[in-house]
Amino acid sequence: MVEAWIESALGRMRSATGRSGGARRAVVAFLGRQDCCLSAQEIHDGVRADGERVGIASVYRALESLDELGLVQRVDFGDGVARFEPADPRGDHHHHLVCDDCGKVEPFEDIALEAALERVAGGRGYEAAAHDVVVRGACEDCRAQLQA
Amino acid sequence: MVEAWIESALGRMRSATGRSGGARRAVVAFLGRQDCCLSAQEIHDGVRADGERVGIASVYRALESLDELGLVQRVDFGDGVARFEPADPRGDHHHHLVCDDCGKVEPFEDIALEAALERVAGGRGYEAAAHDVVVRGACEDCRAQLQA
DNA sequence: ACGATAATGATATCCGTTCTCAGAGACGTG
DNA sequence: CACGTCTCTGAGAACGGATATCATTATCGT
Ligand SMILES: [Zn+2]
Ligand SMILES: [Zn+2]
Ligand SMILES: [Zn+2]
Ligand SMILES: [Zn+2]
Repeated sequence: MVEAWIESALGRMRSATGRSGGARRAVVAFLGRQDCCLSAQEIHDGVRADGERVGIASVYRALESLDELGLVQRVDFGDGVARFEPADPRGDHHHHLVCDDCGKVEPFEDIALEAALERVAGGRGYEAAAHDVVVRGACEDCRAQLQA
Repeated sequence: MVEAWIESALGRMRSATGRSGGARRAVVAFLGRQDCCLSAQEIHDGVRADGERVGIASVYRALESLDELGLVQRVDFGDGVARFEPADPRGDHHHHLVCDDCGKVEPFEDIALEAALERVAGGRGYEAAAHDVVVRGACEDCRAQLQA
């Protein structure tokens, strides 16, 4: 299914403009192997670690295109750094718990949360609305460490 | 109750450092009259519209202190601009619906949403965790306009 | 009023992101 | 394969919100 996302992303980007390019391919190939969010900087580093010489501007451009096509999910933790993760076109997604202390990021899914958000959006006339959810606090490990 | 927040904020800021200053007072006085979020720039403009000569740096400093004391809620819509609104120390709060089209911001409250978030955080060991929620989409007005 | 020290404001700096533009690369055609 | 066209690419400049710096001002206990 990693392969499926990569194939789908490459195909849809090509049909969007009729062209393909090395930078896009490199970003897609790297992102397809990730399952949670990374910053543009981290993606740039990862792509270069794969041996590709890609400019940071092209990373941002690729991410922008992928976002417009719904192939990538933009995530914002409020720290001034945008993060990106591959998105399931069917709408399956997760949200994030972030430890204020150690910075650890944990994904989670919750059906009741999704239902509540859908009900709120629909009730206000915002059909098919997107949503961002971030839960912040001290994780179990950090709390245990503080007590010791 | 607007007065109550202003009084409480001024008192707690003073006891935090033993000093009071004009810039802080001006920011608190202005913020106390708001009921939803504004950017630091907008707060700066509002304070100056009140006739106070306050530097933007002092606005950021006041907001930082207020945030640390839990007197202000930081809100992030992912557009690279932090917003701030007065926060109820008892924990009462709302979240936001943002129209992607016209930029309108509507606050909302939802008990089921809060319950779901609390359950998720508790289940993962994140006690007393904070959370950010933003719902984005086209508002009713904008959808109607697009059809016409 | 005085001295110690925190607060203030103008400005410089930082840093993530976007813009610019010349050159390289991809694709259709012959 | 050679050519022309048009997109993509990458280096660096530009941008903008937020933060740091530092000389000056204001506050408060004495
Ligand atoms: Zn994730
Ligand atoms: Zn969701
Ligand atoms: Zn609000
Ligand atoms: Zn809430």
